[in-house]
Amino acid sequence: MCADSSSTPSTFSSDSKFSSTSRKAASVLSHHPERITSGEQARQLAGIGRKIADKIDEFLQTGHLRKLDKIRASDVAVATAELSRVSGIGPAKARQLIDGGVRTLEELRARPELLNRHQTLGLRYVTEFESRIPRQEAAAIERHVLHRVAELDGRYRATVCGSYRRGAESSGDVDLLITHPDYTSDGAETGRRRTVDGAETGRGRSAAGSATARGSGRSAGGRLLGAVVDHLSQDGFVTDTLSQGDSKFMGVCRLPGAQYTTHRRLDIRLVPHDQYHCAVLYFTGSDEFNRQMRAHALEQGFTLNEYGLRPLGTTGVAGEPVPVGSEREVFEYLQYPYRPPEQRNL
DNA sequence: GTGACGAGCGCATCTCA
DNA sequence: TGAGATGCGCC
DNA sequence: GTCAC
Repeated sequence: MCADSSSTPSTFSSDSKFSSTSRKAASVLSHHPERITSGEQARQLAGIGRKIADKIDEFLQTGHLRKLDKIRASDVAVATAELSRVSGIGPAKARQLIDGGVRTLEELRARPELLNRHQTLGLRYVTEFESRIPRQEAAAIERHVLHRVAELDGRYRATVCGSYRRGAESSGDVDLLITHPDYTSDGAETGRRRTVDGAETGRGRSAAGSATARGSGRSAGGRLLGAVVDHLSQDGFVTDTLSQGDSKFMGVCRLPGAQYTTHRRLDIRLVPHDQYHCAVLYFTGSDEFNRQMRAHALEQGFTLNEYGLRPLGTTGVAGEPVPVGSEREVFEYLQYPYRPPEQRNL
């Protein structure tokens, strides 16, 4: 994992228990319906222990936290936060840069040789990526993309998910899900696509990349996704690629027309046809809505994830995925009152 | 006091045999 | 050169 | 760090 988080007492170590525990505590607190007036009160909540409760009391009494002040004052933390604005730079790369004497974006621009492709683009577009996408522009992107995909092959199905689908007035990026009847999870004919369910696989790394990289050819998924990306690049809409494999493209786009001056983050995922509705549900979110719906699924004896809805046997082992013909059907199977995307902002 | 736990996956890139 | 490890982004 | 044991 993190090379040596022990040697240098880092303020942010991404994988420490501290971060996830704090995240859990923060999540619990932020979802608590009532105002917290004492550490003792917060202590009653799941995930809040003595230390966090003490900090709540300190903040309530003094209006700030000594430890937080210290962290904010630390140069390394400031530099890490600054460098992490760049997409593709995380805690490890930031530390490496700081160790090499680079602490600001200005200094980073002077050392382009230190960055890989993703990071180079992240630096180029750092300000543009930080600006929100107004709903009107996201809608224009949606129209453009759906039109272009349809003219490429009318059998594609595509949906813009994320906060845009939930009706948000602005979005951070555009998340497009696409599917095609020729691409299914059983991988018949298309060649090697294991039936993914994400439940019992650990951190399984497959050799997905090698099939694409080799000259011989792309998988069915690679071709279907590649065709869409190529088509969207033809007219200049897709301007850059951060990464692209057989099933996921991450890149940059900008609509034609003088009124659109800002480059936007665009993700395109190719999803197996039989998993499409569960994927759309999942990628529409919100995070909290997904958690609640999954919890409800468990109570109903199902397991729900982006790959499908599966019944749980008496032993707790997941069975075969239930065929799902629409997002609404997932709700119905679970006897969960249907909520349109605009009402999933939890 | 001790051990389990924290999401998990796709892609790019590094590391090492 | 290829398998595995690591870093990163992301509901 | 927090929780269940």
